[in-house]
Amino acid sequence: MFQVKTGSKMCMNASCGSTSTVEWKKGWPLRSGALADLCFRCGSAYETSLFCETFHLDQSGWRECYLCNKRLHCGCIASKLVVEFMDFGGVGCTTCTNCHQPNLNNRGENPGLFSRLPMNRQHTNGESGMNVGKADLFSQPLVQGDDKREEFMPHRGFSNLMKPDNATTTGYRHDANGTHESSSTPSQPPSLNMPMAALPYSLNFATATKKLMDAASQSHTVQSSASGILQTPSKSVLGTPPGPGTSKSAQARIGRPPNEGRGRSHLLPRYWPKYTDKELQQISGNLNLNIVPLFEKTLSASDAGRIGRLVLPKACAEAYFPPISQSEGIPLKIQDVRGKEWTFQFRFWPNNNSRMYVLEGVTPCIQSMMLQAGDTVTFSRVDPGGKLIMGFRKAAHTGVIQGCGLTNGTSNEDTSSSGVTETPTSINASSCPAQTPEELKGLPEHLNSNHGGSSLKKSEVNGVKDKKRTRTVGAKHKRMLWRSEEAMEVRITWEETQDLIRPSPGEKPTVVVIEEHEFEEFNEPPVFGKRTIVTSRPSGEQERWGSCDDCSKWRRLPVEALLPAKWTCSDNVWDESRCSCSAPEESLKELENVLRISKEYKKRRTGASQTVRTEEELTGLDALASAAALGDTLGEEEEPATTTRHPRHRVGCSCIVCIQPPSGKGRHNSSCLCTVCSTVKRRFKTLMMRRKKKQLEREEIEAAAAAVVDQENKEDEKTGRIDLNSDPYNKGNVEAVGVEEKVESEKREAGECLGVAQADDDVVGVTELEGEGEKVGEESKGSS
DNA sequence: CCGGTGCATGTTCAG
DNA sequence: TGAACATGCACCGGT
Repeated sequence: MFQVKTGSKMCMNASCGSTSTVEWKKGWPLRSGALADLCFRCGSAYETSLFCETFHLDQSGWRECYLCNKRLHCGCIASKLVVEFMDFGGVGCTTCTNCHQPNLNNRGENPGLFSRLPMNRQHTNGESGMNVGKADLFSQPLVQGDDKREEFMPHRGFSNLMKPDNATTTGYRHDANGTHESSSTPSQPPSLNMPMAALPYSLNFATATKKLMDAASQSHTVQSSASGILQTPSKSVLGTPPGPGTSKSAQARIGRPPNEGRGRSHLLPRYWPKYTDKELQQISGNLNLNIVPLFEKTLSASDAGRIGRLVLPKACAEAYFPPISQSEGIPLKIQDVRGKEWTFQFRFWPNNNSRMYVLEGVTPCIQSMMLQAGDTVTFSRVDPGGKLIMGFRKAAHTGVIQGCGLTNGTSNEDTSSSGVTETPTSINASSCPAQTPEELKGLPEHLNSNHGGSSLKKSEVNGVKDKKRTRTVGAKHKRMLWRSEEAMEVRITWEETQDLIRPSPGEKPTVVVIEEHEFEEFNEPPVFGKRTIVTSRPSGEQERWGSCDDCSKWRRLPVEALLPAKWTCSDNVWDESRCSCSAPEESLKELENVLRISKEYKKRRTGASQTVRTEEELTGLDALASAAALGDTLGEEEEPATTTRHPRHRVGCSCIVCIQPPSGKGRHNSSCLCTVCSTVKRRFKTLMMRRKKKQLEREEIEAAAAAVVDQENKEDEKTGRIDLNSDPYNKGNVEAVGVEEKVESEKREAGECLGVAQADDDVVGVTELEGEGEKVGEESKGSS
């Protein structure tokens, strides 16, 4: 029944990739008696020139149903010129690939038979072929009266290679799980008043039939005009679920049930692709191609996580992606919005007698789109060609939509420009201040509230209560938080590293702009610079120190100096008196701090404290993070040391806290009267006074409590004690103010004496130090 | 030991 | 109540 051709044909099934070495077999029984070529490997039918005649099409575009011989036409002008029906193998009653409208008369009696849309089929130019999964070749539902069935069956003769995966489940393309009905009980061909069978990929026909019937029973009147698919469905069309179609303006993001695909109305509204009318107009206007929105999915934490698995809605996967019979699935090529083609593994897992479909290996793609949980990926198809396009829409905080191969986002104000698109979430976001993605990344809570709100709004729009999504996003916070922390560490390390990298000597950069970011390109690989140490003098002035590679002496450098990896005293162009190794080192006193910092740095770097993050590390990290967030240059390798104690302050801060050595313990003599020491002493004195006062207060309260007879008063007093214990500021505002005033006056005195106008810093320092202490305490509590 | 893979289980939602 | 889906987790192979 078939002949083998070893030919030079290329299998156009994107997932097959077989080229000239593949053997082609005549195997697909066509009405004319000719056999289409089948890829020996994947079973895809090669599109032959016989195709048109095989279909018995007349040149007007009319065709006859393979089974009932009724004439069918979708009404599309183009389809009169070229054969553009999505099925092949000799059955009608489907949808025009050009206009995606169903047959005008919906007179098909046998929807779905053999109907599979080749993903990249291009009838008009013949560049692509049929994309028919082998399972489908053998498991198409047997329809009553289909006398071609026997003609079809011999394809089993491909035996080992073309053997159906589940021979026992003839009529069913999937597994033997039994979850899908077998077509061994032939379905009575439904007559549905909706587009059917134009199933790009599909179908478990029997299941589809059932669901289509279900859908039909929902009295969905589907728009079947000859207008393009991108035309907005009438409100009434979408009216079934309260939401998408009923939303307000043409600007609103409307969820549209895909105009094709198995039981499109059966897909949950949350998966309906949502575009504004203007977006759709823009898409259709900007491209000569037909963009067919298929479905979309909001990324869950696991979708966006590092596992790289994107869970696909079952119905969507089965409706729009190639059928797979093996759990391993098939590689599936999808183009992203930038035109880059990705290959994902489209596969499934058996799950509770069902299947769970996933796209594997999506992490690079997700990352390249900078997507995170809560964002939405959209799947569309380009026709003709059937190429799958993966777009995305950021969650409310960005409101950017991209997809369909272009930046098709349209502002809700300005639809002519790409940009922020009005989304249900962005509508909702009006109550939320605009936040950059960076902010949100770093602040999961924001995302929480934001997204929580957004999902609610979206749910409203969809008419679906989507608590699950909200919960999911909430649940992922831990993970996201953790990841952001991790990312922060990575970033810091990276930035530190960046700062150590120096251009190769003599190299001049070529500046290139990539995505609005300027990059310096060098022909020679970078070299690592020399680590230096930055210190602050009591006056607040900063200086950098570097050690000579020859004599190891430390030399004072300008703070902006960047040393090459190999640096010696002779390279010290900043200090002529110390540009030789024979020159003496700086005074021991000044070097002491440098050496100590260097030592501490090494200690940290060697991971001596890796097991437990000490306060210093935490604050150091915080300082870096803070600095990074504030846009500080992070290159000061030792800046964490100089500001370690006081992360909120920036480099150069001369407040009492920042100018202290990181250890916090003085190297100053106890009799020292410098600013630091005097302030520390003063603060200590104040602290002791406050403590004493609190103690007195507590005693008074206890005494009073004992004296009070009334039980209620007693309890009140108890509460008071508890409050005082837990938050000494809570009740003692008056006292605290008093203390503060006292401190202020003392400071004024000190400032006058010392001539240092740092009272403000001091106040901040005191406050923040205490705050810091609490914070560290909390953190350590949390970590424990 | 770590990361990937495959499956199991818990939760949510729709019929 | 069952299907769908999100995610946890055990197992396994590679380093």
